[in-house]
Amino acid sequence: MALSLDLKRSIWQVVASIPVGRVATYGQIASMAGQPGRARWVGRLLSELPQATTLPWHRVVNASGQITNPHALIQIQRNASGQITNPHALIQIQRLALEGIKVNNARLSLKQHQWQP
DNA sequence: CCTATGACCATAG
DNA sequence: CCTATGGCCATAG
Repeated sequence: MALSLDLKRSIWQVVASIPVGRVATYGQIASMAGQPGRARWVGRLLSELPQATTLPWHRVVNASGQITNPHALIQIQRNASGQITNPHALIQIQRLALEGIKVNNARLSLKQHQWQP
């Protein structure tokens, strides 16, 4: 079944409504958008977001509370002068930290932070 | 049509 | 905690 723009919009809407300081899982978002079983598709949709998006994609993790966004897992690299070579390193972890969510080894506590409407 | 590939998930050991 | 397994489902070739 081809996926319409409407279905994409319903996913985006749910992601946009995750409160600050809370997180949601891929499967949770799919279900809340009325599309249970499409967790993988949620991940792909987020991977296609423009870099300048205002959508809080950093509040989405997998069912184990782990960050699986490869861009967020890039290690910080520095040149000989000590300057960061890769500005995109650890974006997701940094944004979550700003919202008061601790991440250790790419893992956070769903028990404490999962969004439960 | 078939296979391969994911920012996934639940379960079993 | 970890790995392995089978299922999931849209897309790409």
